[in-house]
Amino acid sequence: MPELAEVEFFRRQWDPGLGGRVVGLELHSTARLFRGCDVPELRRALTGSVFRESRLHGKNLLFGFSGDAWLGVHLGMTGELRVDPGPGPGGRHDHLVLRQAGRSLVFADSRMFGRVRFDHSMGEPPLWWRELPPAVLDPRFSSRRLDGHLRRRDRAPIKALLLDQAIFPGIGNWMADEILWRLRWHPLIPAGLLGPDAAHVLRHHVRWVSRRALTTIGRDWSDPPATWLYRHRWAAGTRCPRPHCQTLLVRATAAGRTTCWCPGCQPAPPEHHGRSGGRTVAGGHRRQSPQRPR
DNA sequence: ATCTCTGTTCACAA
DNA sequence: GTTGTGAACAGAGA
Repeated sequence: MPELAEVEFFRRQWDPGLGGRVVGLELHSTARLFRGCDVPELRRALTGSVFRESRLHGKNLLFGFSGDAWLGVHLGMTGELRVDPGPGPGGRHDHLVLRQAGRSLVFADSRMFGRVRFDHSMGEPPLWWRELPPAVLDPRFSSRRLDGHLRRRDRAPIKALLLDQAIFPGIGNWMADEILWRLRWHPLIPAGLLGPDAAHVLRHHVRWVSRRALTTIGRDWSDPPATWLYRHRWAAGTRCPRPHCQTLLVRATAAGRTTCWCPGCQPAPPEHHGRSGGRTVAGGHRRQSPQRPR
């Protein structure tokens, strides 16, 4: 599930544990979630420590504990954080459980595309956290910087750029589609064809959608208004929510992900005529069923 | 049974 | 060397 706002929602789920001591923990150390993580060290450092703080950056979470211990969490595709009263029953996919007096802080992830990290780092977050690119709501997320990325990646479809966490930390599949729909940009337009004003308006919509998603989904998992593409993108046969448009929404694979857009508001990019002659416009694309040799 | 999925990473092609 | 694409990862739900 989680993109920026959903990850923020999950961050807050552990808030009841702030200031509390970790009296024990349970984990499935062999799970894929812990790849590259020093599990014995994590266990030693967190047992008996006090949960001090939590931070959000894009889709990354960082939890700080006494003793300069830092727990990094990425929720992948299906990760969730929750609090159980008492020791809790424990679900099949609970891979990390921090026990406190009267509650359990749980990280569950069925598909295990998520990730746990552990670091010791005195006084400040670990290096990998400090080296993350500017968050989309950070002032350093500037049009100028964005313009550089658009130029460098001028052949890539704009949707692929929006999914790049090194440029747009926290933007995921539905947020990318929401932003493109508001900009009236087709998802497959090459970044280099967007025009001189592109970085400026792109920055504006990225920040607007991020901010509003954080105050709805991020606060209490409530839906954004019905004026958002978000409310219409999942079901088949739904129409563009823009007033006076009502065009049937299209779904197809773009940049490797299921993409939803309005063919009325988001006109297809000019046909590419390279030597391949292949169609680059996905207007009526159909998924090819791959022929597998047996 | 078959297909889908709000993410990331790796191998490989251009 | 750089950039773009698609498969793989693993499980649940329709």
